[in-house]
Amino acid sequence: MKQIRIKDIAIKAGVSIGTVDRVLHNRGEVAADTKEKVLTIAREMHYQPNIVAQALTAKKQYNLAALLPRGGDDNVYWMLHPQGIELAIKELQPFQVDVRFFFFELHNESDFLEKTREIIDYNPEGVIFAPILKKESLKFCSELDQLNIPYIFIDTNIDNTNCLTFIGEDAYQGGRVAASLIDYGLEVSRDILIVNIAKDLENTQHLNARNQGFMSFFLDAGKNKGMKITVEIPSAESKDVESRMDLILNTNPNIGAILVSSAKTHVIAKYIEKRKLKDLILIGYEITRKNTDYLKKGIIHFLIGQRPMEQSGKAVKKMFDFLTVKQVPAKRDYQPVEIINVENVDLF
Amino acid sequence: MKQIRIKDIAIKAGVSIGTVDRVLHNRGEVAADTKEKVLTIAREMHYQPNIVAQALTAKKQYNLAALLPRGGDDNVYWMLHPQGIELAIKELQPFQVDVRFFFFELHNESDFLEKTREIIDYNPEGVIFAPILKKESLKFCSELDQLNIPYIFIDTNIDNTNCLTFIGEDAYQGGRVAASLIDYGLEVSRDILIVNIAKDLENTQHLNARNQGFMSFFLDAGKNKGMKITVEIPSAESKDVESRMDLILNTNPNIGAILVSSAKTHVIAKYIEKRKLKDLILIGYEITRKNTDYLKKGIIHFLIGQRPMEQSGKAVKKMFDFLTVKQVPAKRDYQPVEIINVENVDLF
DNA sequence: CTGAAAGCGCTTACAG
DNA sequence: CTGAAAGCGCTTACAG
Repeated sequence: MKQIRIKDIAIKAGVSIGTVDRVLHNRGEVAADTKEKVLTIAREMHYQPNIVAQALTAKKQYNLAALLPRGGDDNVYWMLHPQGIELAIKELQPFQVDVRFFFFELHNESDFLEKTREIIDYNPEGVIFAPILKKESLKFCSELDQLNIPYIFIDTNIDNTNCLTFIGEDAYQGGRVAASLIDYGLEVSRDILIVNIAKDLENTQHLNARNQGFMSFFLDAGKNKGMKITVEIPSAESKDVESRMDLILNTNPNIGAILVSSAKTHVIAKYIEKRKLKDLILIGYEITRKNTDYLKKGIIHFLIGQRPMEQSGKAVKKMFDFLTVKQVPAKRDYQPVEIINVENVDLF
Repeated sequence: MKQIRIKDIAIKAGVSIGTVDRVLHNRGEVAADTKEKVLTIAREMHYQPNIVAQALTAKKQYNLAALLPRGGDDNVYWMLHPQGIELAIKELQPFQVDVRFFFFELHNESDFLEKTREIIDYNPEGVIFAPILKKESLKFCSELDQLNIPYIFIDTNIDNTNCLTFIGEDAYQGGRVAASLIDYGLEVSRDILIVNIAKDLENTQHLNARNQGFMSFFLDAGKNKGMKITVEIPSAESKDVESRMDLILNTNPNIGAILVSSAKTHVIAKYIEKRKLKDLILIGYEITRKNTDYLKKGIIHFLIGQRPMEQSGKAVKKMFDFLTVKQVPAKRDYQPVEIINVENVDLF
C-alpha cells in the first residue's frame, strides 16, 4: 500500500492541502463541515503523516520532560537513565526531539512537587517519569491528564492511571530469580538470610515484590529446606550494619546465603569482607560500580540487574512514536531480568 | 554547530549545488579541479548529508544482502537473525532500506558459493553475512573487496579481513560463564563432563573457544577439583547419544555436571529425561524452543544465550550508518552473554 | 474561512 | 562540463 499524502486527502475532499493541514493539526480557522469531511477522509484512507517530511520542515520540535531521581556516584542506577534518554534522542537525531531533565531528591516530596510544577510550566508534549512517590505522582498524573499531556512510567508502576505505558522490571520475578540462584548453589539444609536495608525502603514496592517473589520460589519450586530469615537493617551506616549483622549471624550460624533485596548489596559485601567470612553466598540487585567491584572480588556471587539505559531509551522511542504517529504501546513492558556474575559482567 | 548544506559548499566553491552533488556522489561529468575544490571545501566544513532530506527525495534505495544459514524449527537461532534484520529495517522505515535474504544450507559449501554468486549478481550496497565456512567466506570477502561492497560479519568472525565489523558472541567468555555456573552449583569433588556434539562441529570456532574458555576458568578461578572429561558424540541421533552417554556415565559415576558446548543441549536433556537421571547439572547454549522446554522441566539448569535478533539488528543499523554518513564502527562488537534459567527465561 | 506559494535539503532529469 | 528547475511531503506565513 502506498503512502497517503495530505494532497490525496485534499483532492478527495475538494479542498487545498493547507486546509487539510489545518484540520489535521487542529489549528482552527476551518468550517465545521469541512473539518468533518477532511477528518473522515483521512481516517478512511488511514492517513499517516510522513515523519521524514515533517522532520525536514523541522519546525516541529518535540519537547519532552523527564522527571527522575537525581543520580550520583552513590546512585549510578539513576545516572544511567538520563544517559539512556540522551542516547535515544541522539538516535532520533534528524527529528527535533529535545528532553529537559528535572531531577528530584529521592524521598523529598516537596522537591518532587516543585519539579512537577516546573514541568507543568514548561508545558512539554510528553513526560517520562519515575512515579516513586505514589501520592505525589498520582496528583501529577491527574494534572497531566487534564492538560492532555501523555506520560510514561519508568522503573516503578502505579496501577489505574492513564499512563501510556510502564517500562521496568518485574520485581516479583526478580525475587524468584534470586531465589533460584541461591537454591541452585546452596546446600539443601542451610538457612537463608534476606536483608532489607531501610534506607531503600522508600523503594517499598520493589522490595516487597522481590521479597514475595523470593519466598514464592521456595514454596513452589525450591529444593532448599532451611529457614528463611528476613531482617531489616535500619541504615546503611557501617556500624548499624555491623552490629545488626554480627548479632544475626551469631544467632544463626547455619546461614549459608544472603540476599540483599536492593542495590545496597555492596554494604553487606563490605561487611563480609571486613569480617573475612567465607563460604557465604551473597546475591543482590543492580549492576552498579560498587556492586560489581565486590562481584569481581568474589564476595558477591550474582547480581540481578536491569538495563536502565535501554529502559529509558525505550521510553523515549515509545513516546516519540506516540506523538508522531499515535502508536499506542502495550500498557506494560517488563524488561529482561539479567543474571550477572563475574564472568559476564564485563560484556554488559 | 549548524548543519552544513550542499548549498553552503556550492556558495563557497562558486559552483551550483548540482555540481556539488555530482562531486559528492561521484557521478562524474565534473572538471577535475572543480571536483578537487568542492571536495576540499566539503571536508573543511565537515559536511554531513542531511539524511532526512535524502530520505525524502526517496529515490535512494539501499539494497542490502544478508547471507545466512537457513533457519528452521530445528534451528531457531538462525530463524531469529532474519527477524532481527527485518525489525531493524522497519525501524529505519522512512529511509528506503531493503534486504534480500540469501539462505544457504549449513555445511554445504557449493550451496554457499552459489549464493555468494547470486549476491554478486544482485550487486547490493552492503552485505551482512555469517562467515561460517571459512575458506569460501574468504573468497567471498575478496570478491566484495574488489567490488568495493562493504560487509559485516555476524555470529562468527574471521580475522584479517576488511569486514566493517564483527558482531557476535565472545565464545571464549561464554565458555567461562558456563564453567562459573557449574563451579558455583557443583560439589567440589564431583567430575564434569563436556560434550561436543559432532553435528555441530562445523561450528568449530565457537566450540573450540567455548571449550577453551571453560577450561581456563578452572585453571585460574574455579574451586572445583574434580576431573574434566571431554567427549565427542558423533551424531545427535538418539541411539548414538544413548550408547555413548551410557558408556561414559557408567565408567565415570562421579560425574555431577554436564556442559554441552552447543545448541544441541536438548539432545542430552532428552537422554537424561529418558534415563531418569537425578542430580545431574546440565548447562548448555542458546535459547531455543527445544532447550527452553527442558529448562522448564528442570532438566537443563542454565542456558547461555545471545540475543540473535539484537545482533543482526545492530548489523543493519551499522551498515546503514556506514552507507549514509560513512560512520565506521569499531572492528568488534561482542554481545552480552546472557545467563538464562527457568525464572528469567520468559522475560526474554 | 480558504488557497496558493515558498521553503526545508537533497536528487534528478533537462537544457545548454 | 555546468546550472537552473522541479519535486519529495509537509508546514508556515501571506493574501484574499
